[in-house]
Order: sequence, then structure tokens, then C-alpha cells
Amino acid sequence: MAGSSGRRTRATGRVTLADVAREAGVSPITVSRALRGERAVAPELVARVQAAATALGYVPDPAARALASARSANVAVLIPKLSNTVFVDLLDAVQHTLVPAGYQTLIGVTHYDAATEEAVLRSVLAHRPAGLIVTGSDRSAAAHALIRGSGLPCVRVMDLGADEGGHSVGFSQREAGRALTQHLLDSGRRRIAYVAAQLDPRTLERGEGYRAALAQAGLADRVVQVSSPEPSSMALGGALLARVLREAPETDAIFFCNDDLAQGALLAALRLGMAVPGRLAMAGFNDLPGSDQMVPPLTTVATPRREIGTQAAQMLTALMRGQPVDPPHLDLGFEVVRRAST
Amino acid sequence: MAGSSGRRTRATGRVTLADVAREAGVSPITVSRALRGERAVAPELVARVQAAATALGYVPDPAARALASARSANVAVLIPKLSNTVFVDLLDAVQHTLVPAGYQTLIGVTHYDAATEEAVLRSVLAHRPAGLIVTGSDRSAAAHALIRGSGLPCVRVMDLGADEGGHSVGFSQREAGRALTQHLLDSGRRRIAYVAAQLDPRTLERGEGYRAALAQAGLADRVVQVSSPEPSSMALGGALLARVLREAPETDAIFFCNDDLAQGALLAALRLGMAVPGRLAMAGFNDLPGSDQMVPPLTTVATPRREIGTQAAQMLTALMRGQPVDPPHLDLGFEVVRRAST
DNA sequence: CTGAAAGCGCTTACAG
DNA sequence: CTGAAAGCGCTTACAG
Repeated sequence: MAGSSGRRTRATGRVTLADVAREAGVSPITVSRALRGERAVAPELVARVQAAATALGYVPDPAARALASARSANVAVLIPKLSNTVFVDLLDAVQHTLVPAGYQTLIGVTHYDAATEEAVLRSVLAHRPAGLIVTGSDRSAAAHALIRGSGLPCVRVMDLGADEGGHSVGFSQREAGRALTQHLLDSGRRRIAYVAAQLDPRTLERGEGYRAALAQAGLADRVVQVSSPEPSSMALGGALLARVLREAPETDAIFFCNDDLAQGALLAALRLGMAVPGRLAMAGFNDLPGSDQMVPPLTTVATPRREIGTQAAQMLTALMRGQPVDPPHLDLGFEVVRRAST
Repeated sequence: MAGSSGRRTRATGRVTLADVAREAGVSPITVSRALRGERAVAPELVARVQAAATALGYVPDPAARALASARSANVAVLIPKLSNTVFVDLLDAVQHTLVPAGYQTLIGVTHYDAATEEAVLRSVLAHRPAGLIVTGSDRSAAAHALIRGSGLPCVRVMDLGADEGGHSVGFSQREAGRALTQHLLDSGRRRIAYVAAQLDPRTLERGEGYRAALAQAGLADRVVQVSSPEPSSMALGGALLARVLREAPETDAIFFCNDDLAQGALLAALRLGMAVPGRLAMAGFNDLPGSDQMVPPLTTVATPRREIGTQAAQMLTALMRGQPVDPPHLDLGFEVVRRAST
């Protein structure tokens, strides 16, 4: 404690736990316990400690805390892309509930790529997060092993994946694809095409739902699928519309795997003077911004990505605190939004 | 080093620097120096250390590093909103250059609110970031003080703000607003309205540019500005178009402060059967996804937000390494993109 | 160019 | 319910 000038010091000038302890007249460990809300500290002391901490403007050092406790206040969130509104919404909602709970979010962008996901996982795990939120249930064995091996609580989002065990929050992509197709069938369409870009697992699941609906309607032989490996965009939607018209001209309805494709196709139809839904019905997925403004407004499936983010963050918070979580799998559903394009 | 059972141990099972040192047959400090690329280590030892680190799968502990060095590998990025493509693009670009350089990004969302920015700044500063990227130059005195007081390198993005000192990467919002207005004047328009939402500083600067252009053309008395405090959206664009038509029916061109407003207005015009650009020219700002797909395609200003993110990250990296940065202010410019809507 | 010692600011594990 | 000691895994500052 002697501040003699001969002492080797690296003090950072920060207010530390020791300062608060001195101010409150207790030991540092009592300050630590009081501030973390551990019971087993006399209420009177807690008050004194908190007053001292406030008076000194004490802010705990996350690095010291992480080093000593072997766990940080970081949560890693892995999403495929930042250019997709769906994942940004998810992320935004996650932040909204995690930040007030005292956590910081580390973002990992996987670009829909298994190898990238592994690399991101490795780099993010080095930061010793306290928990993980990952998109989807489909990943490489190595990525799987990294997650399991970390021993960290992990919540998967966007699909259901109850059979994978663990914890998840999402909705049935397959069922949503089926429901939208059913809506098209119900409105009298019989030649329905499924148009997809960016063939990630969820897009494929929606396609399964589409095929299931057709099969159930006895139209299994009418399946028409057109897809592109390119990332989803409005321009691509227009191009894929042209392809459908060329390859399957009798098509009377198109189910686009994402709203941006459908929006692009809608505008392309407008340019071509093609009547929607008269000649061709169009529907999208996700209810993105602008879909309700299209001409005509776009029928789509509203997906609860914000709610998924919120619930996943709450679930993860509970897991990180060692609290029991039940049920471990949350199905938040979806909603077919009928607008004038179908 | 004795692993006797009586010893109190909290070992985490991680591979540590000491393990690598033992494997390489050198002291821990030499490993530390070799791995950080400090010169003053014999090349032969560096090779041996790196081999040992790879063999053991050593991953440095960021918490220990941060605690010992009083600086973390975190960079805090403050943006107004995650629902605005412009900032997400910026963030994405920042991540793309910062992550490979070994940094982690902490995101702070300020919601265009001074008090929120302060709170976010405080919380993010507690994590001892090594540097800061903040949006714009306009902030509360308290926020300013927090940044200065932290002593951290900080790069401002999106506008120029050279007179504020420090470092910045962006473009002149005012000049961009002026240039777009000039384009409308050049195409013969004389009754040009400026329509804005979400009145943040950059929107106001664009408005200044608009007024400057009109003034220069001797049309200072023709200034028509319509704005809403609501967040920018396509639906709002349609509503604001209606307001302009009601309040200033002779208007022959509209400059929208953001493309989503313009897109919404374009579609509203389509529904109304109003000829664009015949009856009314429309232009936006930012060249957002879909603007090139509109009917007609939207004239706008392409803004270099990705490039801003990349350059800002590089500038900050240099600052964090104590390298000199010159020039301290980067003007990345903008481009008026002429399409059929004007 | 290399290393032994001390310390960063917390929490864990053990005692009382 | 409270505390003295040790330790988390690194880097700094000092020596040689």
C-alpha cells in the first residue's frame, strides 16, 4: 500500500474495487459480492458499498472480471449476412434485450459458408463469450464440435430443429412454405412455381413445404422450381421471373423464397405490362419493408424475427445464469399476409 | 509448477503462454514477444515459438491481454440505427477490415438521440475499447467530453467535420445536396421541393445544399421544404408526396432526403397515375437497393458508405498502433446517378 | 536479444 | 456473513 516512489507501478488511474473498499471501509471481496448482488452480504454493507461505488464513479473492469471468473459478459451472435434485413432485425432485437442485461454482443458474419462459420466460431470463442446465438441448425461437424466443445450455452434461431436437442427459437420454415402454397391453391391457382435464390437450409425447407402442399393437392407432377445461387435481390427477381415465363409459360402463380425477389418481379411485371394477379399471382416471404407499398401490394409470410431475437436473448440469459429453461424449443409461428398480388 | 493435489488451482484447461514456452523451450515473455511480432526476438526463436503455438493450438486470452496491457482488441462503433441500410453497410465494411486485423467490434445504437448516445458511450467505454468510430460530428457536450476524456483514438464517419479537428472519413452532405439540386435545375426544373424525414444533422446539411443551389440560381424564394419527424420509410414517402401536392401543387420536382421516401413516392405516383418525370421529377439519396429497379428507375446520389467504413477502419487501425495518419480528414465524395425519374 | 519478477483488477476457494 | 490469500493469463518495466 506504500506509494513510495521506488515502487514499480502500472496503475491505470482507474477507480478500482480496492478504492471502493477503502471508501466503504470493507474488504475488496465484500465489495465484489455486494456489487454482484450475491446474497450473503449484510444489507447495510451493500448500501454502504453501493454509495461508495457511486461516489467514486466505479466501473468494473470487464477484462479483470473475465480473467478471474473465466467468463466474459460477451455473447457471440452468428448470422449469415448483414445485407439481409431479416438478420439485422434479429440482431437488433437481440441487442435490445442483451445490452440492458449487461452483455455485449460480438457479431460474426458467416456468409452462408460452412468454412467461414468455423473460422468465425473459432475467433469468437477465443473471446470467451458467455453464450452463443447461432442461425439455423445446419452446420458442419467441425462447427458443431466447436460449439459442443466450448461447453457454452447456445441458442439456435430461425428454424425449429427440436430433434437436434439443445435450445432453439424459431418457426417451421417448412410449414410456412406449405401454408403460403396452400393459400395460392385456395385462391384457385394450379400451376405454381417456387423461385429461390441463395439456397440456404431455410430456403430449401420452404421449398419442401411447397412440394408437400402440391403433393397433398394431387399436383406433385406440377412442381416447378427455379433457383439461382446468386444472392437474393430485386434485380435477380426480375431475371428469375423472365426465366419462369420462358421455361414454364403456363405458370399462374409464383412463390418467391424472399420478398426482395418478389418485389423485383412485381416491378418487372409492371414494366412488361403483365397483369398481377390477373395473369400471374405473386407471393413472397418475410414481409420486408416496402412489400405493403408495392403495386399491387405483395402477399407474403410475416416472420417473427424480432420476437425470435428477443426470446432467444431471454432464453440465453437464463441459460447463462444457470436457470432452467422450459420449454427448450420455442415455436413462434408465422402469418400469411394476404394482399392484392394473389 | 508442482501439480500436487494439495495445491489450490483454478486452471481453466486452456493452453496458455506458459505451455507454449515450455514446448518451445523459452521463457513466457519471449513467447509473448514473438507472437506479437515484436522485433528484438531472434528469428530462429520466433519460428520455434510459432511452431509450438500451432502444435498446441494456442489462442491468446483477450481478457488477460487486456488486463495486462490496459487495452483491449475491441473497437466500439456507434451508429444511429440498425434499420437504416446505410449504417448497416458501413458497419459491414468496418467489420470486414477490423476483424482480420484482430479486432472485435462492439456495436452501439444511439437511435438519433443525444442522451442515448451518452449512455451507450459510457457503457461501451467500460469495456475499454482500443478505439472508437462514431457517426457524424454533431453530439452533446457530455458525449464529446466522454470521448476526449477517454483519450482513445476516434474516427468520425459520414460527414466531413474537418473544423472539429480529430479524424474523419466521409463526404460533404451539403455539397451532395447541392449537386443533386443542381442536376434538377439543369434538367429545367424550377419548382423544386426538399422532402425530409428523421431530421438528423446530415439530412439538415443536405437541405442546406438544396437551399444554396436554389439561391445561386436566383430561386431563393422558391424554397419549399416538407418534413416529418417520423423515421424514414416508403409509406411515409407516399404520405409526404401527398402533402407536397396539397401544399405546393405547382411543384415540378422533389428531392427526397433518402431513397426509401423516394421509392414510396414513386410507387404512390404509379397508383395515382401521375407521370414521372413528366408531371413531376423525383430524386432520392443514397442509392439504396431497389432504386435502380423502380418504375421509372430512381435518380439519386450514390454514397460511398462501404468505402467510408473501410477507410475509417484502416485509419483507426493506424491510430491504435500509434502510426501517423495523414491526411486526418478523408473526403470520399459522392456521385449523382441519373436515371429515368428526372 | 532474453528473462525473472511484479502487477493489471478482479473472483475463487478456503477459513472462520 | 466477512476476509486474507492466491490465482486467472497475460504484459510492463527493469536488468543483463
